[in-house]
Amino acid sequence: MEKVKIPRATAKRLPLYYRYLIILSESGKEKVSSTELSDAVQVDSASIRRDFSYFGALGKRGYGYDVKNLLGFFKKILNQDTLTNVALVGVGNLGHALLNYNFKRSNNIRISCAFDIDKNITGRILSGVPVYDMSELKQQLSDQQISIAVLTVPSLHAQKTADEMFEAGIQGIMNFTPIRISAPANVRVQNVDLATELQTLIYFLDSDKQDH
Amino acid sequence: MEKVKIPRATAKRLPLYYRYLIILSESGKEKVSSTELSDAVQVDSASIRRDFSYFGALGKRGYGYDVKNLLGFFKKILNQDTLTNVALVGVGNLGHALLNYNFKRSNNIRISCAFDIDKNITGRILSGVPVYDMSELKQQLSDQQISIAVLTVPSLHAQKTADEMFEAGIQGIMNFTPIRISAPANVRVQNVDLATELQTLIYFLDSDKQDH
DNA sequence: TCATTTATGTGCATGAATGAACAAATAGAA
DNA sequence: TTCTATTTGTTCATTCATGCACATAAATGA
Repeated sequence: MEKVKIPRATAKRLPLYYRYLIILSESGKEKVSSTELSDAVQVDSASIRRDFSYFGALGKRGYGYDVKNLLGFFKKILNQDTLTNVALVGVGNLGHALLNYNFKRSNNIRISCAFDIDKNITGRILSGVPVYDMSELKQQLSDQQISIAVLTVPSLHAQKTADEMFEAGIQGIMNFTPIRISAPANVRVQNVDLATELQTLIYFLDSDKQDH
Repeated sequence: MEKVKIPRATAKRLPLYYRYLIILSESGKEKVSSTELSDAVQVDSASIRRDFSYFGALGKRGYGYDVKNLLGFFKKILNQDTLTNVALVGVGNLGHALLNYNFKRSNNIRISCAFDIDKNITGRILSGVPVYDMSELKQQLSDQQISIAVLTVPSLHAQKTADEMFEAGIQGIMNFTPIRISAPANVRVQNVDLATELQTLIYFLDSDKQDH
């Protein structure tokens, strides 16, 4: 499926639209307007229309968007018609929770293998997912054709582990450690920094308070 | 401590700076330049300097920034000199993992109480944190003077639960559910959407591939 | 003391993202 | 068929964020 060059901000919103389209579709709705969608996803309606328009004229004036059409379209755009397997590196508290997290329902993603160095965990199957020793990383990623991994190891091992992952051919990392890992130019790293997010929330709350 | 009006983007980076300053301080470093910091946090050095300059001239030309000074300054700016207690609503897989997550070490944050509706969990202490029934929400938040909560309930209960939280006086929510909850104007909601982040990463990887 | 190096603080140009506003087109009612 | 209400697709102005580039100032060494 050929893809259009779209702004980063738009790309980030696509999965959000997709999820709400599923909800609409399941509740039997046939059409939806950008205003309705705007209420649900909390994005300005003009932005929604522009986002959609990057892919061509998907709607009808005076009517709105056909839910089924739109859903089918986004399914292809987001590669939701095929299952994407990802790896999990580091089966601690957070890693364990992610193993149980259902990425499959509204996104077609599955954690299909996990890695750790703790001999008490490796060689077993946790929440339906086999846990391998780190030494098997390269082999397994190659066998299962996995190019994306979730990184949930302790901060201290973050960079070292990431280097092993690059070596094993990983193309994208969702980094849950608070360390900003340095990566080769061709690898994409998405940082999810829980403590920082919470800290930022606190900061904004305090400054809200002082505005009055 | 009176605060300066600073851009949103800067505010989001402050906790990141703070964390690296701690690391630098612990490793015994006395001074740091914006260029050095830039390598570590992966933010342009000019941006770092501008971020710092919102708070006045904190550095010395030809020298850099004094780590101890800077650290002390940010500690106050970010309210890190006092412990911030937050609540956790929904003790499922993810909630449980967050209970074990150490927000205290580099950020001075602690989950001091949790809430759920499952009678098998409520009334017990998990990972050192007491778990109450949802009916006790208002009372406990008031008793413990908590205004911030982490929301990790199933999607289906997200809005309903959030409404209860507003009723109980919550001011800020870190929302881990994929639902965009609607909230009163005076409440801040920070969305952390794991599946969407992963989906976005996959999208960008695919489009990277097609660029060549 | 003086020259050189280092590194800050900021002006400026560029680019991205947003949301208001509106013309064009369609739906649906009369 | 005709008219009105609706809703898209897009233009435009504005705001926000970024990073280059450089004047300014301090530190260091000769």
